[in-house]
Amino acid sequence: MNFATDSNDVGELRLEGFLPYRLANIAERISQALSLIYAEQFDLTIAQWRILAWLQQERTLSAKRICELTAMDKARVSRAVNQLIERELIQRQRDHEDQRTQWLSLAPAGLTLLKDVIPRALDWEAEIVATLSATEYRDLLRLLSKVEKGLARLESPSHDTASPSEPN
Amino acid sequence: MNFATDSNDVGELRLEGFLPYRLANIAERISQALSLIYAEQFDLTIAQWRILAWLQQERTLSAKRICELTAMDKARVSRAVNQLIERELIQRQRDHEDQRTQWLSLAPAGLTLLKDVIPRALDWEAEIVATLSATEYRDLLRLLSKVEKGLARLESPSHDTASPSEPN
DNA sequence: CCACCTTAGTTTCAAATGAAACGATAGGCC
DNA sequence: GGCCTATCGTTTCATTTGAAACTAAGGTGG
Repeated sequence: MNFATDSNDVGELRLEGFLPYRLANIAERISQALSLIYAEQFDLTIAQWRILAWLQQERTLSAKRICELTAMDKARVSRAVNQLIERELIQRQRDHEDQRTQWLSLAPAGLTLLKDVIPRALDWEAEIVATLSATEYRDLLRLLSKVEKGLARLESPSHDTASPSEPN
Repeated sequence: MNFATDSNDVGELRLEGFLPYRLANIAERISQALSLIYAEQFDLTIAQWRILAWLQQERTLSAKRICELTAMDKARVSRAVNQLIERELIQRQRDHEDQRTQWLSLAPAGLTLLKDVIPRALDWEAEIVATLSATEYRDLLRLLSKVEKGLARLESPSHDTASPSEPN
C-alpha cells in the first residue's frame, strides 16, 4: 500500500506524499524555530536542551540511555554532557557497582533554568498546534506512535533500540 | 490547549506528548534508516538525495527554490549541487534574462539513478507504514499539513516561506 | 589468574556545517 | 549614466559533527 506514487506508478515520487520527506521537513523547521527559544535566550544547543529535558523527566540517566532516548551519537552526547556539567546545570556520579557508567541528573541551576524554559516551550508548541483540535492532536500523536512501531520493527528485527515514546 | 503537561501543570514536560520532540525523534530515525538506501548503495548524501528527488518532481529548479523547498542552508545546497554536477547527475544552465540565477535539472545519469533508487525508497517506506491503514496514512499526512500551516504562521506572520507540501 | 571479549564513555581526526563576507548581476531612482 | 540597494550563488573560516580509535572497567572461560 503506497500513496506516494499515485499517478505514474513506477519510478515516480511525489514528495508531498512521501512520509520520510514530510517528517524530516516539518521536524527540521519546528526544531529550528523552537531553538530560537532555548538557543538565543538560554544559550543551549539542541543536544543540551534534549538532555536537560530528558533528565527533567527521568530524574537520572546514563549517557548510554540518553543516546538511545534521543537518537543522538554518543560522541555528541558526551560533549553536550560535559558542557552542561561545566555550566553546572547537571551533575555526574559514578555507579558504585560499575565504575564505567556514570549517572547524570539535574543540578539546582539546571532545574531553575528548566522551570524558565519549559513553560515557554510549551506555550510555543501550543501556538503551533493551535490549528489542531484536541482530537486531532491526540490522533497525530497516536499515528506517530504507530509509525514508530513500524520503524522499530525495521531498525532491529529482534533487538530493542528503546521506544522512548512508550516508556511504560 | 496543551497535552504535553498533564500531571503537574507548571514546569513539567512529558516528552512523549511534546510534538517537537516526537517529530524530531521519529524524523531523525527515519532519515537515518532511509539513508542506508541512498547513501550506502548509491553514495548520495542527504542533501544530494533531496535535491535529486525534487528535481525529479519539478523538472527544473533554481538553487534558491531548492533552499526553500528543502529547508536547507544555501551553502549546503550550493555544495551539494556542485557535487551532483561533478558526477553528471544534474545539469546547470544560466537564465538568459537574469544571469544570476541558474536552472538545475536532471541529467540522463541522474534520471537513471533515480529510476533505481525511488522504487527502493518507496518499498522501504511501505514497510514502515505497514502498521497504518490507508485511512490512517491519509490522516497522518493531513494532520502534518495542518501542523505545517501553524508553523508557517509563526515562521513568517506575513511572508511566504514556501509551503512545499501544498504546491497547488 | 590470565587471555579474551564486551561495554561505557572519551578523544582524535577528517569531513560537514552554517554564518558572514564576498563577487557578480540586476533593478530602481535621480 | 552613476549610485544605491537587493538578490543569487559561492567561498571563507571557525565550529560541529560522527566514525573510528582509544581508555578504562567489567565479564567469561579455561
